[in-house]
Amino acid sequence: MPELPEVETVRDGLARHIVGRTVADVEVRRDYSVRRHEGGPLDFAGRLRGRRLDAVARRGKFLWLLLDAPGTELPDAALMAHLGMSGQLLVRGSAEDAGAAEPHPHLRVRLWLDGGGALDFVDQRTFGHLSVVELVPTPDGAPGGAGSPLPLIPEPAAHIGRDLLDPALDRDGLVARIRARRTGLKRALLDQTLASGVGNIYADEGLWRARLHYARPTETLRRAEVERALDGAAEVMREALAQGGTSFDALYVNVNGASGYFDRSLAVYGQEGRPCPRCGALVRRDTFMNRSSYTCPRCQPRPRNARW
DNA sequence: CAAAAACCCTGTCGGC
DNA sequence: TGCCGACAGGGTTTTT
Repeated sequence: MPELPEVETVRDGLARHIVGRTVADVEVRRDYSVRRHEGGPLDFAGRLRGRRLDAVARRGKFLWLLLDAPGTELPDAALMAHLGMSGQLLVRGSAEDAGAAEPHPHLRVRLWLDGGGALDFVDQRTFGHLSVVELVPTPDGAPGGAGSPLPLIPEPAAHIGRDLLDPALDRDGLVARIRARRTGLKRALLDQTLASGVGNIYADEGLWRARLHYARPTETLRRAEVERALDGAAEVMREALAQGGTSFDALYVNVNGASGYFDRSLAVYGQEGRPCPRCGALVRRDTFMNRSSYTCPRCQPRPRNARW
């Protein structure tokens, strides 16, 4: 379940391992994994063949690789990736390494690289996707995201907000926008157009740290409470990042195939029935719309005016 | 326009 | 053994 820290771990790994490499050939093994790409899988492959991968950038959970654009000053296109729930980008050092005889059963797209080796997109549940997209300028003129040398962002990701770890994030503006909403606090945290990168895991952990219930109506929150929720989520994500990302079921592995281990530090997420590390009350799980929310009933009392 | 619900997709697991 | 529903869940599309 890659959220911001996991995607950043992948970004960093790719930046160190494949920047400067050129795409020799593209193998789309599952058409569905190439989405949001006008022209379909064949066009996708055509736009990548012969291109050099010049930088790896990220905003929230969106990841993109800048493609060189011979004859022009600036890149105008990128290979964009969203890992969804189970997507992985794995660097293969050689054909043998890639399992030439029997590739991974969930290998969806393979980019063969000049000089040997490949970049594999493996995705069991196929919520993730790849596409080659146009780059557009950022409205504020700041870099598009982590690892981005340029004030450009992929067009399909232009609508999402900067993430909580982005130095160019307008924190005061974000707090104001959240308080102007009429919804539940967790819904606002998960709304990628406000701020990106927070998923179900870090929302629950951040709210626990902030001692706030997920169903607190946003319009009744004090500024300081919204700040606390944002700080909580940002803090957990920074810690997860320092440890290489969260992993629950070995679906998620980083660029080299190593699992993260931050899950051992989770206070409430997935901890139903276990004691709250702070007060000992038993963690409860609520479901809403096919999604789980974990809270400590004592540290995070449900408000009377719960929203959603 | 905002908010909420529906839908996409595959694999695992527990209950019967 | 095998069938079925629940669950994992972010983003896009559709509905309210």
